[in-house]
Amino acid sequence: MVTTRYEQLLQRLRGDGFRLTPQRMAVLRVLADDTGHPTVEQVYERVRVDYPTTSLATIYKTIDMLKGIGEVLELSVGESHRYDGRDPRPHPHLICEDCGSIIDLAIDGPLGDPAFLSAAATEVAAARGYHDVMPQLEFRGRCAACHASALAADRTL
Amino acid sequence: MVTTRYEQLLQRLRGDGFRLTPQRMAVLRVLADDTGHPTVEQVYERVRVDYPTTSLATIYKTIDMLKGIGEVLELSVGESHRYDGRDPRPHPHLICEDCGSIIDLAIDGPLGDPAFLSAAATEVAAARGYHDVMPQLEFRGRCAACHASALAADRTL
DNA sequence: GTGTGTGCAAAGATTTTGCAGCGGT
DNA sequence: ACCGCTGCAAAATCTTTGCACACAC
Repeated sequence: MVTTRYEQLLQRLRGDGFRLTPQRMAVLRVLADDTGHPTVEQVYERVRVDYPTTSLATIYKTIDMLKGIGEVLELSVGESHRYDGRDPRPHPHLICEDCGSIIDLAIDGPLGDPAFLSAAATEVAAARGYHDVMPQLEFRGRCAACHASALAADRTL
Repeated sequence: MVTTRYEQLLQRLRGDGFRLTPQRMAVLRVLADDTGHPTVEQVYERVRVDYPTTSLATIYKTIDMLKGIGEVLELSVGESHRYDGRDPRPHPHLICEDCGSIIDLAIDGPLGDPAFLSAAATEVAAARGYHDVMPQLEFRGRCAACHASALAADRTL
């Protein structure tokens, strides 16, 4: 039986005693479906398609709640915050710091193995007395398109 | 011959044709010395001890410049940005998301080896056509002190 | 002397908060 | 019916920007 990520989130919230309002469910649907690592503003816009009265504050509150229970990852690119609600397990990201695009990486070797990273996190946590430690691996640079336009801009100067 | 990080930064800026104003040098000194991963505000306060007329905007501009040339790492903890100017090479950080403390980690195995992480970054960059890709490995959790006070707060409820 | 960097103050962007009323359980 | 959640608008942050002047080169 296949359980979608959306259903998984619904169950988690029900189990933890959170109320399932239409606004919340809409936010869950966006975060569960969107592979593009949306900003708060983007989630807001998509939720408003179905629920036009929803406020930005509600989006913030809902995402904060999901972050708090570990179902959504927050990534920072420059000044903007981006969210990954599709896979809460540790996986590497490839980030373009110019255009802000984020790609979920599947790479070979130990770095691509969630178990390996989690083991390292557990070890570090034990050694330092930390709790609930999650590993986060990011590769930050400039995508092909942004690199090309940066070069073009240079020539113009 | 021992070259301090501060002198290293001075040379880099001179070589790249940046002007060495007293304000800039003060910012460099703070970033080169401070092991505590300061915020912009903290850099500001420390610079103002010696140069009381320095403005916040100048701190922002200087740090942006240093980020741009890869001599300072930016880390996000919650809403606040923190800076590491002591070692621009990729090294793992242990972050407490409650109190915002950041520890530079020296760990065993491939994850603690800058060369290994850099090699992975180079590989990813080649595979995806990205440029100037830097790896960033973080372990995010809750330090012993914050964990203890979170438990205490729970009991109070 | 030239042009970059600085300081100030204002604007812009992002996120949080207070509170009255609605609605999920 | 209760209490958590929502929506609105205002407030609090945080960061950037425009411009005139200063000073590093």
